[in-house]
Amino acid sequence: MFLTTRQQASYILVGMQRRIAARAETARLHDPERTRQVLLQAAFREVYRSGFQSASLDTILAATGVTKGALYYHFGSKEVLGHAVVEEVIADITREKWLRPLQNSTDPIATLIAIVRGTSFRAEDIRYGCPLNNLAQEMSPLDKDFRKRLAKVFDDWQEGVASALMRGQAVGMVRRDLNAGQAASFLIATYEGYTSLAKNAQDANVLKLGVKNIIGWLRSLRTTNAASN
Amino acid sequence: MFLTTRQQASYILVGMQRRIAARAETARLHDPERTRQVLLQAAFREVYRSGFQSASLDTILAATGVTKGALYYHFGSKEVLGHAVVEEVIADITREKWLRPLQNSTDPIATLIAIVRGTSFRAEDIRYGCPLNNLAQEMSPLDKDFRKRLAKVFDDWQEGVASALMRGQAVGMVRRDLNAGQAASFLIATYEGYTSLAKNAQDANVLKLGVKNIIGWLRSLRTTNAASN
Amino acid sequence: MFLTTRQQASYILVGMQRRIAARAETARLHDPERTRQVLLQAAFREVYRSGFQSASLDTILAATGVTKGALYYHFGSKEVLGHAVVEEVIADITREKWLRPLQNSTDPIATLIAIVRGTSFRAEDIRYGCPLNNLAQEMSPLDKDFRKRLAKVFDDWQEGVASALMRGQAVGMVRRDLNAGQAASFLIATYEGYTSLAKNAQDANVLKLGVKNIIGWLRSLRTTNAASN
Amino acid sequence: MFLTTRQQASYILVGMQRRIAARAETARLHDPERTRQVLLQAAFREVYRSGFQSASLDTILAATGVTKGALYYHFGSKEVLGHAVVEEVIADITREKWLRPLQNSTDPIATLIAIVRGTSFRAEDIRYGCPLNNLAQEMSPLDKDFRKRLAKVFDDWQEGVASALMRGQAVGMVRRDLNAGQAASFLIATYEGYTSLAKNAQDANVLKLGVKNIIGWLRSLRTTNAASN
DNA sequence: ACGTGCGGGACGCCCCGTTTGT
DNA sequence: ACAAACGGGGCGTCCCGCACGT
Repeated sequence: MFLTTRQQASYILVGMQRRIAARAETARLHDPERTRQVLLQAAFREVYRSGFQSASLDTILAATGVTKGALYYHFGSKEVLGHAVVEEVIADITREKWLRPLQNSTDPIATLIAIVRGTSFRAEDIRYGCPLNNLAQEMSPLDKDFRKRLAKVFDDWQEGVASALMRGQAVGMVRRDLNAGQAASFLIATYEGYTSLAKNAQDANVLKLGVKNIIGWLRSLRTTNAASN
Repeated sequence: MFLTTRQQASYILVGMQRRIAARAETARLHDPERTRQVLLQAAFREVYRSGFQSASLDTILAATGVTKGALYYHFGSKEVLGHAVVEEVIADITREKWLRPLQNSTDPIATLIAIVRGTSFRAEDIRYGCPLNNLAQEMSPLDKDFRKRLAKVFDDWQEGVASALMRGQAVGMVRRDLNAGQAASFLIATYEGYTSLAKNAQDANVLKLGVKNIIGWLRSLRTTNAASN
Repeated sequence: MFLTTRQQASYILVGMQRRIAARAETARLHDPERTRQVLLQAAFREVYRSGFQSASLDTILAATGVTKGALYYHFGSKEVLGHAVVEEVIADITREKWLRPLQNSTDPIATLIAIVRGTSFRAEDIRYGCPLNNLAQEMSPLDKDFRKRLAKVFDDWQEGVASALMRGQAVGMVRRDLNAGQAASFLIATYEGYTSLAKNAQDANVLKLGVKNIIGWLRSLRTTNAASN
Repeated sequence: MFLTTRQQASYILVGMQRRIAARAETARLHDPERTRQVLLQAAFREVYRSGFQSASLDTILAATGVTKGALYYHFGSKEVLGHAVVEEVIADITREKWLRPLQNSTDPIATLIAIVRGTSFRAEDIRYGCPLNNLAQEMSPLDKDFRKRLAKVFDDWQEGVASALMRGQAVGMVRRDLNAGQAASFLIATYEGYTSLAKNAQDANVLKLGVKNIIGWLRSLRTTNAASN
């Protein structure tokens, strides 16, 4: 879902590589904000792959060339680093992929279909699944602070979809006999559910089938006289 | 889903407590099969709560009163213990809650509705979610041996639902214009998706809404002249 | 030195293989003495390769198919097993290779030269060196009971060489201006010294050179009118 | 041999004790090089007494008051620590006792005799033998990295003796009909051989006799008109 | 303010030599 | 003679602070 477009993933990696390279050339000039971002991206990557609890700070450090002291200067603890990953990296991905397109959209159904259709089927994305859901499944039951931040991302997500649908209803493009909130919730649940199944089966076809079903369902939300997509 | 009935969960805990108590009284009589089961149940519980990687063998040992040597005797490593949890405990729960009822069923839709309706809304079950899905999300990308075993549970589950639906089609109770395999897959994805959302939101109402939607969808699979449920 | 002849080493291995094979065929017939011998040989091998402290009882057990209980029935502890290896296996090898030939010898110098010349240069024997010396270097400082048993093997060895030389002196074949005890001691020290150097260099040529030097020295012990060898 | 002078051994121990005491007084100021040296000396001592495989990191830690984190910071593993013991402590001892005196010597035979005569007969040194040889006998067959480092020490040792003898030959103090390399090898083999025998017998007299024999042999290497020593 | 070097301990899992109940 | 259980270490890794430069 967050991995919906390959550009995104590429962007992350390219950006990181560039930063590390830059770092290697320019020695260590004091650029606190950049150090912070480098750490955040590396932390996101490590957490995405290993989960938060099993993520190793040493791995993050080794990937960035930053020292332990610097990490603890910017983030007081592993937990704080994890929170920042949620609030900055993961929330940002969700915004870029879902909320922004929907905000500017005049046809929410078409936009949602486009977003869902843009789901990445890259092997790595299938393998590791959805970073938001991964972290939520792992940490929500264990840490209230994590849960709060993760729940906010989910809520914003659902809220963004729901209000787009409502705007669609207002202009007559979306069926009025629809609880927008419930529909948004269903969309997210099904989307995450198929992502999980595909991850476990390690099979992109599972996700492709899911996407097809979801798109079919999205189409059924249009008013009958609306243009098909 | 596995947490479908509170009886099940209670049974496990009660059983375990009883065994520990018995153990404390009767000193250590050689009962390898019981020792094995005690370890498996405690391991299931610890893995369910903390995830596999963060599960601590020492915690399991402390919870059971079993010694390190005994654990090492029955399970050669943490990984082997984890595999056994999947193959014996988790697979067993799935069988009891889904496959057995479906096998003896003459009305698969009614049975599926009953199963879904039986979903547990206990706070703890909401909090920790589905043990099968938890473990799959955590370990599938990291360990092929885990993935194989978890995929088998998922496959059996899906297969059990699909073949029940097909039997329903054969006797005219289920709509013939239905791909049974895809329907089973959709059911599982949506069920797991809602379970995840509820876990993140820590809110039983999310799951209740999901169950309602799923039941509605299940009803729509009946042939029109079939009795409603 | 003990590894002086390849027959010996082969004998051990062949014997062991045969026993294991026999064991596999005949199921486990109760033959306590054979079980004891099988354990002794496997223990010798494992101790020879890993040292006593690092030798694993489980490895010995796995190599023999014997159970732990049986081992503890025959040998009350790892230490006792080690003692038996010294007293039975290692002492026996020394007797066969050095003492028996010397006892029946009419020309001790010739016999000693033959023994030394028979030194094995097999890669494995170079690699692991002399089992008696290995064990003595490891255990003598740590365990008095080991030391006593190992010292006895060394003493018997030295005594055997010395008394052979004295018999040679009595019949005029060996120079009378020779302290037989000191000569025996020198022989053993130099022999073990070269074996150690070769083991460390992992180079058979080091040992070959040593053997050549030792043989030269042995020849110098003859009375001038004695036949050369 | 490395244990040739009691001063050396005493120095080590005294130095260590002093450091620990100092440490206790002065709290823990960051002095990484000292920490490293403290660990190396304690590791040397523990390995000398117990062998490498049986050496316990916890024992080393307890002896030094250093924590596991500090050890892990300086040495990434037990193996790396062992390698450093060989390359720094043991190689250093060899250099101090054999190579440096020989380098500055104008009369190599006299210097070698002095070195050999300086052999320590302290009970502890007899008991535990030669640290270089101990480690080589234990680890050479098992670990290539150890062997490489140990072989280098042996090679430097032999090379140092051989080139000193050759310089003696050049100035006419040492018999020209002598293969210097073989003579060095013989010296080392015999020296180590007697050290081993003495260790097994736990008897300083064995070593004293060996030293006497070796000195006699060294004298025989002089040219006949050279001054005796 | 920003960053670093060094060190601190608590666990983590595994393996080992032994004993107990049958 | 054996299966089962015992419990003490073994090494490695982890997350985290001090005390100090710049």
